[in-house]
Amino acid sequence: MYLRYLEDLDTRGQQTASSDELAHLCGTTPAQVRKDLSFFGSFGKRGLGYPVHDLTAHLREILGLQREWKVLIIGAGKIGAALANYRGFRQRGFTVAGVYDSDPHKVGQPWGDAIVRPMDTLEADLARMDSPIAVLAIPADGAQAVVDRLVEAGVRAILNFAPAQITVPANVNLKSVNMAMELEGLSFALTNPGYLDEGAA
Amino acid sequence: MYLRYLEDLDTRGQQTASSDELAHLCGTTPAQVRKDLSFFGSFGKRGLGYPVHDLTAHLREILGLQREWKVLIIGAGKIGAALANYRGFRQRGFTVAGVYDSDPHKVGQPWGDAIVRPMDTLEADLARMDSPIAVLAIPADGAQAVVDRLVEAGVRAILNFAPAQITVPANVNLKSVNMAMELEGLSFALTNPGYLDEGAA
DNA sequence: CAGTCTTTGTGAAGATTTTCACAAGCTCCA
DNA sequence: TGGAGCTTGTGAAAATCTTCACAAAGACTG
Repeated sequence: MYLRYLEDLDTRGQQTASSDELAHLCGTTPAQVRKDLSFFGSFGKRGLGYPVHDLTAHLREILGLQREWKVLIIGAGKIGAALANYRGFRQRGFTVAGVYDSDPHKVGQPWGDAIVRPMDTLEADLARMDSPIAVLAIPADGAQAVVDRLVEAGVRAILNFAPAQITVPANVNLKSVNMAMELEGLSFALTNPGYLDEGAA
Repeated sequence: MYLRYLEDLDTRGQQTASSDELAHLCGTTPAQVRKDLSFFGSFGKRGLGYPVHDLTAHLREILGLQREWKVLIIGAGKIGAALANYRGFRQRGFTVAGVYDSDPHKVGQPWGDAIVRPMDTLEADLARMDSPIAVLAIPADGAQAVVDRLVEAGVRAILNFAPAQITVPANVNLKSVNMAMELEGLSFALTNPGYLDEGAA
């Protein structure tokens, strides 16, 4: 989050930013900003604030964003399409290295730069790739089975959009985005205005 | 999350579930499950566990899911399409009440059940709706402006897919899903295997 | 160059969350 | 009915996270 705002400030040519300013932007407190950043090192200059450009570079490095990451999209449906089209992707160093689908009608069709590949070739393709990230954009049914295949084939990071609860071994990183759950959170917030929501920013 | 698993168990006909079982399913601890659930009331039976069906109903009520929620999708692009198509939506009581786009070429086109409406009619349409939830599926550029219009028109819950940092007043509930940020989280996890990731389930 | 102003980095205090541990309660079986 | 076997609900302890508050350090001014 800090990176996001720092990039903004950087493109606007701002040289430094105080913890106060960052806190205000991110909807947190100055102390929190300083604690967070100090965890990774001492980046700021007392009396001045944090050097925007340098700190941006630092955070990019910490996040491992100097390199390019290959992303495999599993599922050539609407969600897959939305993801593949997403500009912010390539812009931020994530390259769509392949789109897969089990539907024979979709296999072979062009898809942006890529061509939809059959699921059969998944393992062979993965064997040639260096720590790719898989994005799951398939229905809930077969999701766990596909994840198992991916893990078996060596994938260590998965972003899951399937509305299913997926389990992975401890050495695999899984993030799930569940739209229905997000909406249910909003439903709760609307129904119970008492329990104040987590940060209004 | 508990609701999700309880529904599963319910459809499988399971009568009761212990905190131990729920914890295992959800990747947390039995104590955590009990504390969480006890916050809303005393649902379990000692010696037996929690009554799956009843607890499901309770949680639905707590989350405000007895009623139907109207969802407005702003942006008839790929993401909007993916969302509108999403089965889990209607299944869970969220009805897409309208799709909006500012592009004159898209306005008027059929879109699933609905027809794409022009942004101009947003305020008038909203005036006739009871606490709708807005889903933002537009580019980052105009996102904040659209949010301001929604808030001004009385919307109190927004799910944002635009890769922009949005600000809303404290009485409005905003949830943001930022794909790039999720991927960056995975990048960090892959780059720094040391900092163990939040829960492997 | 001394004095004032600003802002970081960080121990310590405070607040919150999670875990522990166990009494109380329910079921089941003989 | 009574005792054995589970499992909840919950205070108390432990761990974690956030805020406070201030010394240290750089910048700016006259």
